[in-house]
Amino acid sequence: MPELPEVEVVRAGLEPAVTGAVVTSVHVADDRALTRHPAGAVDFERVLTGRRIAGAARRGKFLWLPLDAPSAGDGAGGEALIAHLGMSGQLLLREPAAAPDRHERVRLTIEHERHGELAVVFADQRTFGSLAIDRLEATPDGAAGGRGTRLAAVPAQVSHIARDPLDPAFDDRRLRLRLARKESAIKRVLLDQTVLSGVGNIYADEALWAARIHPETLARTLSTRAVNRLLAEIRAVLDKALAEGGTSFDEQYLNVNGEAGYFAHSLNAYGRTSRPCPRCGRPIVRVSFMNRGSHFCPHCQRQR
DNA sequence: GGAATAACCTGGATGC
DNA sequence: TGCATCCAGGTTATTC
Repeated sequence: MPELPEVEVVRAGLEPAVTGAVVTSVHVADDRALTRHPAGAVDFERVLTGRRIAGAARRGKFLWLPLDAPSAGDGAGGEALIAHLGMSGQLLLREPAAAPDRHERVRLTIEHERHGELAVVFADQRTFGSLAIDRLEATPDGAAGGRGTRLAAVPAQVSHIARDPLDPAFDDRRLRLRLARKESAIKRVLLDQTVLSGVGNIYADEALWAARIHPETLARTLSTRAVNRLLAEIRAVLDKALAEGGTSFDEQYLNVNGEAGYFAHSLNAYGRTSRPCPRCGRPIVRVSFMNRGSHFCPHCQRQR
């Protein structure tokens, strides 16, 4: 399931291949991959074809490729190709003549002056992911929009997404203030991308386990020390997962070269139902929470 | 306005 | 073997 580390691995893989490249053709095989682009496939193909890609940026789980203004001078500009991988989306680099990937939804052909011609394939089994062309908006704090860009701008569809905890402009104090006002369970808050971004079900369970916090603890009841510990553990688990190439289950997540990450072997709580807690040896339990599984150690993570 | 919930979607696993 | 059901979960619209 692509969360921050997986999306960052994809971004870093795309960056050298696409920066400076020109989109020479676009083929949309499945309109469902454009749910974030209401103008439809014909418009998507028309707007994107001929544009030069300026880089690869990311905030939380959102990825975008800023586009240079079109040379035709039609007035458009300050746009980006945005991508959200959903649960099973993949962005893959392929040879131009490569056969279509399984669940391939969109294929861009790009021409790079050093790398030559390449295909960028968007494949997605569960079709929760989506691509779109969107305009860039200035960031309210004037800082760079996210990892991989110096521009103080983000796509409009990403503007409501909070910065992620690995972003140098992330405001720890602001997070503490928001948590202090939240009546919801801390896990629900961690999954709210408008509070902090990039954390999904896997890393929420892992960070809460590491910080010894029960997932249903009310956010406002956490002490400053507990919030600081949780934030440190969130950063640690994201950093470690990033270093190990992300978490892959059933090939739902692969990097741009189609390779799996290794962090699934380092999980302490997520997906370890009934197996011993690595800290105390008692069994990890799984409960249904927010229509998804929540894994924790009832001994180490006691509800207060 | 904040919080909670349902719906979207596909394919693998499981049970019968 | 074949069919039905369950499960996985990020985002967003809807409801309370």
